[in-house]
Amino acid sequence: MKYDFTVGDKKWQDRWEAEHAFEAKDDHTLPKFYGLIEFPYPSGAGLHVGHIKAFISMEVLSRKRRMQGYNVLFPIGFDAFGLNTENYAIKTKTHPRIVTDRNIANFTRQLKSVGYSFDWSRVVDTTDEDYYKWTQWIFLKMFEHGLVFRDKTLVNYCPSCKVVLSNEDSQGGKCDICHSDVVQKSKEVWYLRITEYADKLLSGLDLVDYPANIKQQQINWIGKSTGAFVNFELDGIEEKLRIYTTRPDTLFGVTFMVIAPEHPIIDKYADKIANMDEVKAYREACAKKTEFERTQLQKDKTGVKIDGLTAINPLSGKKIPVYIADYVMMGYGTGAIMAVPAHDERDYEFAKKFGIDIIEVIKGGDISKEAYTGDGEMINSDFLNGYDNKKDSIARVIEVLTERGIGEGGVTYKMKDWAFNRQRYWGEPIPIVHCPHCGMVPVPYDELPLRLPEVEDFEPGEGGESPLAKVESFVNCKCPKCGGDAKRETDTMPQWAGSSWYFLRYCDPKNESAFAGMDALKYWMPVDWYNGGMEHVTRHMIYSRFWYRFLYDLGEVPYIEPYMKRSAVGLVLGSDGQKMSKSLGNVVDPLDIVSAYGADTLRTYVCFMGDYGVASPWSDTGVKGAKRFLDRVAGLTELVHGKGVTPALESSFHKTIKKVSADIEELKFNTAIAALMTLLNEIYDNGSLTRDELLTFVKLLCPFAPHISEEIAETLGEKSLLSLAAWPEHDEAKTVDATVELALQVNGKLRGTLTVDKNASKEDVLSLAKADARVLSQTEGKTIVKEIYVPGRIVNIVVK
RNA sequence: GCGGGUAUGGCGGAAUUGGCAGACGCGUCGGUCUUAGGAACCGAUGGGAGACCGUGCAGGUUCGACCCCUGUUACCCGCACCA
Repeated sequence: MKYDFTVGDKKWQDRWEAEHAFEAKDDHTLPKFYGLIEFPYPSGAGLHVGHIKAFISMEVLSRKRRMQGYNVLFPIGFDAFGLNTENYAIKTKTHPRIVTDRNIANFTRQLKSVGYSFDWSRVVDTTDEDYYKWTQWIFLKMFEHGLVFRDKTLVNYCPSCKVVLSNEDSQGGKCDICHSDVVQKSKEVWYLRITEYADKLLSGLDLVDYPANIKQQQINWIGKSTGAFVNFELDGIEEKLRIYTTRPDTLFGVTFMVIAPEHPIIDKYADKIANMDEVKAYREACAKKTEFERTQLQKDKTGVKIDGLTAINPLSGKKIPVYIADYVMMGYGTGAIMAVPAHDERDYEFAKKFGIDIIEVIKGGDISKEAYTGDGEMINSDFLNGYDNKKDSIARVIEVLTERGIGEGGVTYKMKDWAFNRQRYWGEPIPIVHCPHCGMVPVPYDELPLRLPEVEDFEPGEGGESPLAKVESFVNCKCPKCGGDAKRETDTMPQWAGSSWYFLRYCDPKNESAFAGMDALKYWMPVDWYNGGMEHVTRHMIYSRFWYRFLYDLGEVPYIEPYMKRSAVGLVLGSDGQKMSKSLGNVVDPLDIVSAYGADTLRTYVCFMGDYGVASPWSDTGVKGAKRFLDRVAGLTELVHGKGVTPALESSFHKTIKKVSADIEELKFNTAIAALMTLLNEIYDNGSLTRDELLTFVKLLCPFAPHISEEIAETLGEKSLLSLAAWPEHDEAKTVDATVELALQVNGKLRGTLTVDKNASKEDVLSLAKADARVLSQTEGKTIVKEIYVPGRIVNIVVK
């Protein structure tokens, strides 16, 4: 048989759709499997080959699970709000709704042409008002529970996109969307209090099966540290200077204090500061730098001593100077530190530069040369002298600090609260009304969704305000609380909002009275397996775990963590080994492969190209190899004779069933396909196989290459869909060969092989081995000192 | 700087986790069939005439090391003056 993909692919795709083959069933008594892929952003560029690889793992697994009798939820949706669509809409003067609909239609057509077994009856579109109604609903619940607040701070602002970015969206000082330089701007913006969930997000990691590196990355991102808060008295000032330290044991070694340039205490006590001009100048110089630039210049410490502020060491009573320096960040801890130059490299460098005292409090280093950050015996530390630092002195200090009311133990996090806003059109409107009498008032739940108004002009305002601000009919409203004139919030939510809960909507996508019904949630949640890119490990995953955990605390979802298992997909690189990019001209369009070779070839090649979790380069000739393999599979139809079992192939079939089944579970698709290739070669060597064997073969192939597998099954007389047929089971006893080939070694060097009965005794094997000519030639005239026999593997004769 | 990872033929990658290194595929070479082949099929393919040598490099443990240990180099990915 020859398979014509130009006809067959469509034929089977149509039939799957007509028979609703891949739609999840409402029968909640069946064993379930919920496989999730990161839903795509429907860009105008269409499907990328990276999407193909990203989706193929859960595709293969879901197809196998269905054949194993599971009720499978393998959904697809579109994360369609976002700046790219909006910028395109502005450029082409087309409404983003139209652009989005067009792109989704295109993605849908393309995804279907690859034969993905998504449940198309549950498609979720984050820009659909029936969806974002619930995004707004969850936001209001957070507002209600004090997790939403507004704050005026320095924000990362992209002058090109005219939008405020979160820290996550502006890493390296570049805008995540357009890659222009981010500037610092003072603005009042919305925040979600994600830091309140820091500990829950940390402890939740113990309950889930993520790879160690992913867990580690999330742990680092949250960045919990334990230490102490200490309040330093300021000479002649009522207020105390509060600092955070992880090393309260070194308190007696404090010789100066440093505060961040933005620290509020400067303005508050400006009249006490003698050199205010100098301090101001320094502060302005720092403000001009972005946080990125500040960290880049970490080599050289700069700072200014504040004349007029003197701190008092709460334990020793010594007076110590206070500096302002940009190596201390306002955003971490309290924005102020106690400096212990003897035992901190940064403080040491600063102290050397400014000629400040260095007091050693831990023995073990040479502080005349460098800071000593190791452990040792405490010295020069009054009641701590003689203690081992860290071990018990930290606990002792915290005890004393607490007793005397000068401080207490505490924790801090690197993670900051989530800047939750965009001043753009194409996002979920934040459902809050600003009332001159009542303040911030939430839009009542029964008025959701708060729809995006129709506007003519999607351009953001010059002051960086949202296009919604120009729509008077939207802005002007009545306060839901007092009925007086009020103004609507005009910011929209960031793109991460819609993707923070989409996996819940899939469970019950048409529900009108809740984001999803509890029955459906109890059955489908948690997600059994979530596959996606490493770039989403610290943003999307942490955000969505936060939203989910919040809903759990409200009793709205049934399990404590949303994703039971997570795995990562590796990039598809260009054939030159570099990241695919238009400028390098190494981009592969998956639809070109589909039209030239068929969907099965694309799918099989992507599975076969390498380790799924690792980046691997594209190879055009490799694609042809996949095509050749599938053509050879089709050729098997010519070799079919009779039914039942071919004795010469039986063991190979059982081994292959075992291997393919196990490899799919570990996403080792390359070796699964290699095993099918090996079996194929054996069948060709054998010259024939039975109908039943070919059926088994195409069942194993079906998750990878479903169209051709269905077609072959049909030629064998199968009437129902192969995609829903029972997955083959192997018989362990039949995977064991009657004879085994052992490696023959002398002194660990390979000298040949030996074929023996699988049940042969140790004595028999050893005597056979010692009698072997190739062994004899090495052992002759020497003394055998050791004989090693590992059944099924190796014989090693050690001689002297 | 800190944390995590990787290193195997001409290429992508295998190796039951300490037991025949290079499965499978690509490429290459030779052949068959062809007017032709950049199609298909068959055969060979780590290096070396050979004894032997080969998993980034140098050691170590072991009967036996791609795998474990020590040191080292290169590259990749996170985080980065985090107090």
